[in-house]
Amino acid sequence: MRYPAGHKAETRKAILLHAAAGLREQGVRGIGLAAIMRRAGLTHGGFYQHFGSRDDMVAAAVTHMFEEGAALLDAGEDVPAPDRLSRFLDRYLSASHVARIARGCPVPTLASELPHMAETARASYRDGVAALVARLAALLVECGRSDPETLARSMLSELVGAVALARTQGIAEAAETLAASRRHVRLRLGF
Amino acid sequence: MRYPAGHKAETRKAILLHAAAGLREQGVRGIGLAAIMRRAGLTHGGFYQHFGSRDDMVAAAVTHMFEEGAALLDAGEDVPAPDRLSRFLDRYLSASHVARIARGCPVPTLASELPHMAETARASYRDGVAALVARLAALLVECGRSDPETLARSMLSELVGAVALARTQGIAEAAETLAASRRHVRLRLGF
DNA sequence: TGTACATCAGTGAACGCGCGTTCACTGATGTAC
DNA sequence: TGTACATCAGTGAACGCGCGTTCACTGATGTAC
Repeated sequence: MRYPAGHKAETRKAILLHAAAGLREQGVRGIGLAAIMRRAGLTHGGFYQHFGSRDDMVAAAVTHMFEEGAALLDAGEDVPAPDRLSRFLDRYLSASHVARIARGCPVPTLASELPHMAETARASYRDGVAALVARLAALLVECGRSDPETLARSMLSELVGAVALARTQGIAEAAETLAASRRHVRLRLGF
Repeated sequence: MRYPAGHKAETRKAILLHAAAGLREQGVRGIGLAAIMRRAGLTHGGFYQHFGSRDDMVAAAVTHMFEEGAALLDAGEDVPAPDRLSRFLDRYLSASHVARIARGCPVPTLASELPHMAETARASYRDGVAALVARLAALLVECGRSDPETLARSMLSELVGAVALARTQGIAEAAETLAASRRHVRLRLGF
């Protein structure tokens, strides 16, 4: 073959990576296949060698986004649970997370577009959110909380809402939104 | 004239009403001018008698959505503040609000589409959110809270996140998301 | 070793479609005389 | 009172454009003999 073994799999991964960034940056309906392929250094015609349809690629890209996020949350497993949770909250509710939408958590980024997406992508997203809730709840158990799942759901709602809101605001107001949630989430946890 | 006085103004309002519903129901990029005009019982050609562009109409529709919501929050001004707040929270975090997206609060519905919208619509949205924060903070002052604005921002983030998340989930999981936030928002307020 | 053929990831033109926008037209009514 | 014309909200065909998808083709390499 004229391409080394594994070349096609790498190309597919590159498309997926650039799709994950592009879909978050410009919205699921705001970027086309041609633009995504161009980001990956390819032309649009080759797309269907790798995916059955645009919807298939969106679903795979959503799964990829959640996997990236989960890896970040799991990092540093030797650190005590409260410290890991605290670091996660600070990062999630940071101006940097708000600004770097292309690499940020897919939950606030895609939440309000999801009801209009294809069922395959919705399933990827639901699985990702369920796994995220489970991870947060497990961390809260390690922190000694008795109501981990309810608290995890409530906290995730606040995190997601704060980041989504901050992205709609100017820099100064976004900072207030983030600071307010940082403070109140910490209060709730006794941090 | 062949139409009664005020007819044109009424038509404009009808377009705006159906646009406000359609944009929320199908997404800002998910519904076209022709479909909105059809909802209003008109054909698409007449649109530019009423609006300079699609973006102008979206901005006007966003303003309209927030005005509807503000009217709902202000209703029942004779009721004591804690009761009004409590009722607002129950309605906001209800399965009915999650289901009736076309008439619901624009904040969770449009949050993640907003970064991709035209500046006019973004300005309408930012004004609406600022007014909503101010209204909530005023209610919290009436409830005797000392940190009204920070708490209002944090609570709004949680409300918005919970509704946005619930809309991405199945009925059973959405119910858990809503119940978790109802419980924890109440805990925070001492209700 | 050299030649003919097979493979297949990627290319780019072409398709049908729906979009936002434009524009010549319709037709019911008000006004001028 | 009757006729000709002006008004203007709304109609529907047409435009240029970008989209997702299809498909005949390219060209570098591997294989057959």
